[in-house]
Amino acid sequence: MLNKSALVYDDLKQKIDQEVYKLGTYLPSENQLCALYGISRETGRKALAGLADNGYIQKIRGKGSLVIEHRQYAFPVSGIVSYKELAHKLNVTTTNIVYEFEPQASLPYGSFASLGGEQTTVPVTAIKRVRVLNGEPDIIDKDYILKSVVPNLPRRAAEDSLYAYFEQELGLAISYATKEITMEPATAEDRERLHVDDSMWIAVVRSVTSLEDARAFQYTESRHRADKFRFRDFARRQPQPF
Amino acid sequence: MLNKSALVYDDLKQKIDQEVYKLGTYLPSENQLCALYGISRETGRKALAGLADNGYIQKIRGKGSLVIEHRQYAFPVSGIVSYKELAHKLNVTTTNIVYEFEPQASLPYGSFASLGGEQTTVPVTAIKRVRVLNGEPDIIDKDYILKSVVPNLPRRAAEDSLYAYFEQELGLAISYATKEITMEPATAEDRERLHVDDSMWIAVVRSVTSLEDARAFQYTESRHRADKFRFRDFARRQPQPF
DNA sequence: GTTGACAGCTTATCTAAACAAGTTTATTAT
DNA sequence: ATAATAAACTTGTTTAGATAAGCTGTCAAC
Repeated sequence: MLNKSALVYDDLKQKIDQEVYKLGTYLPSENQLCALYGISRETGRKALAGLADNGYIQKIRGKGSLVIEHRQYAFPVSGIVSYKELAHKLNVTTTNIVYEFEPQASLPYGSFASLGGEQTTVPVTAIKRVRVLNGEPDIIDKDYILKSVVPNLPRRAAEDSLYAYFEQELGLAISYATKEITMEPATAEDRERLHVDDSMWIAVVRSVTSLEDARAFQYTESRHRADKFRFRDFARRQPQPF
Repeated sequence: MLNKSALVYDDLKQKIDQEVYKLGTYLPSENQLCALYGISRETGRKALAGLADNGYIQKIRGKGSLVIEHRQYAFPVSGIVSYKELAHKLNVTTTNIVYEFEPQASLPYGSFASLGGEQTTVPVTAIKRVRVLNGEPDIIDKDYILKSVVPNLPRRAAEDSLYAYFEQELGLAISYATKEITMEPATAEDRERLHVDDSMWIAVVRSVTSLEDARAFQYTESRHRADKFRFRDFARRQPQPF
């Protein structure tokens, strides 16, 4: 069960998505939210802060919480959202082909904590998958999952959804990820699996995912056909010190 | 002048960067922060929430605020940070060549508010610049600034820093931006200005920047040589409803 | 008509306090 | 020695209240 501010957040978000609160209009004032939901002002403010963080509203002092244009995250890179969740959200038919599954692989430790120096390796389960969107192979996903966290990863978890398996079956609490996007020329593996020629570039998303207790447990390399790649983001400006 | 929680945030961030609080160690507890800074617990918690949002710490219930690896934002795409701020932060020598400056241009209104339909245009100041890093032209920036917000934009502002001009000279409060990254083949203009051949792809970052009162006022198209492009991000997982 | 002061709304910040829940350490009972 | 218990820490959530500051309309004075 979620807490009150999260419940209010979800309710307001849903009402914004369903245009109960339309673009360009103001949400009920903070005092009205207190009355509406039977909560204190600070609880409501936390819900509003979340909406502002995620680009749903802009808070304007003296006026209220203005509903602004919220761009749906585009497929398939965004925050930490699993492929299956996104496919569901965007109503796209997808397939998921596991073409390599190695339960006894190893990876340099530096991939997880780039502290350099130590050249030791860690045991991982290695998975390679091709994501097929509307009949076309668009993405190669290479996942390496620490065996110290997930000792026996069943192949069916890779064929369905890794995140669902981690969270729902193992009860792991996935918390945050660092991510880097670069562009690289296509490799032989890219050309074979994504059916492109060597003039195509590849958008490479490398990420390290961590749990609630800050243990990094998954390293992912996601390789996208450049012509199908799209990334959307919402960012707020931080006050600059100097 | 900033508020108390922002001051505490800045102080803690600085101490993390300077390794007063080292990676893998815990910050002082919330109660200790109250005593250290003479603040209430909620005020300290706001500072900590900011650090957690930006990937400096991971809060672990029952234990404390753990300092985690914080990846410095890579040049040159990230949150809303101006080119000059980033160059300063990363200690890179850069040049900035304005090769087009048109104070009386116009842009389809849809570029700012993609509500479709209306085919009217809005008057803007149009600027095209090439960013030169270490002697090599790497980025083309095309900026379109609404004349209804900034009527007379001086050319020197484009040659120095648009953001510094907006914020420090005009007193505009820049608040948030939506951003989209795609990959596209190089155009003739790309090839000429960035000195690449037609096998090179271009990372295109299109963004709309808005003020504190939610007025969108700037549309930017930033075109990066694919081989020089790098984007880093930190994201927290949101609880998934379904 | 224009201006200025004001009241009544809004959000922003901060405080103090209470209780819940997870972690660690010390103590106690077996 | 071992195991269960309790105490003392930690963060998480919520409440109620105070003060500050921005926006808007009203109303009186000019």
